[in-house]
Amino acid sequence: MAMLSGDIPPNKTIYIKNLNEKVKKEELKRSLYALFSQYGRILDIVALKTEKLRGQAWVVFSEVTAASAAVRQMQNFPFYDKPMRIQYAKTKSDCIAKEEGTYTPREKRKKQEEKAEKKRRAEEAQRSGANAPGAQAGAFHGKMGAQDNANPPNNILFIQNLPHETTSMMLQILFQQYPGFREVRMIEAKPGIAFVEFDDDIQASIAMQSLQGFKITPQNPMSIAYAKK
DNA sequence: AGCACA
Repeated sequence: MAMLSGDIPPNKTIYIKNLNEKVKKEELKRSLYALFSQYGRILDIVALKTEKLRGQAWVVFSEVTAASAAVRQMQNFPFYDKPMRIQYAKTKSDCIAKEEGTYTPREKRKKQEEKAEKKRRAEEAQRSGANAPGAQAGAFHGKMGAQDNANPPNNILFIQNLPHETTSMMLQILFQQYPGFREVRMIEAKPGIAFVEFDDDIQASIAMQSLQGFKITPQNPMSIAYAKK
């Protein structure tokens, strides 16, 4: 019996195809990180723009369960106007093999790489965990008391502490997962902030709770408040 | 459609 997703056994790495080929590699990786870090810790994202490999990407999770959730829940998710097609990767990612100590370099590289790898490991240890939506509420405000001077609930959210590379498309991809999403507005002259509009305040508040503290990059937990009316 | 590790 053929399975729907192709008969590929579970893997910590997911293989995504039908990606929009116009998106630049760095933005693509950042958006994939933003979208998939909901499911678990991401160890690596590989995307190449070569003739053979454009339109595809590999997202490496630290746990198979995260990969499974991502395959199921993000199947056909509209990403830069194209539905993502997601499968498990056919082979183990190098970074997983390295973690397991079973990595054997393919022809070409040698000693110089090993040094680079040690550096990687050191960096890897620094990295924080998965984006657990809601779990890091207040990470930016520090104290819960910061809610005191919050604006009353309304249908427009005010987002702060975004990395400067954030695009409105990246935010759309994140926020459009929540019902009632209308649009993202960013201001050229003011990097790091954005407004996200929903149909009503209930829907806005659900998105706020879910994405509060969400990290587009590991260093930038976003801070979400109701906009001033 | 296409399974990589710059």
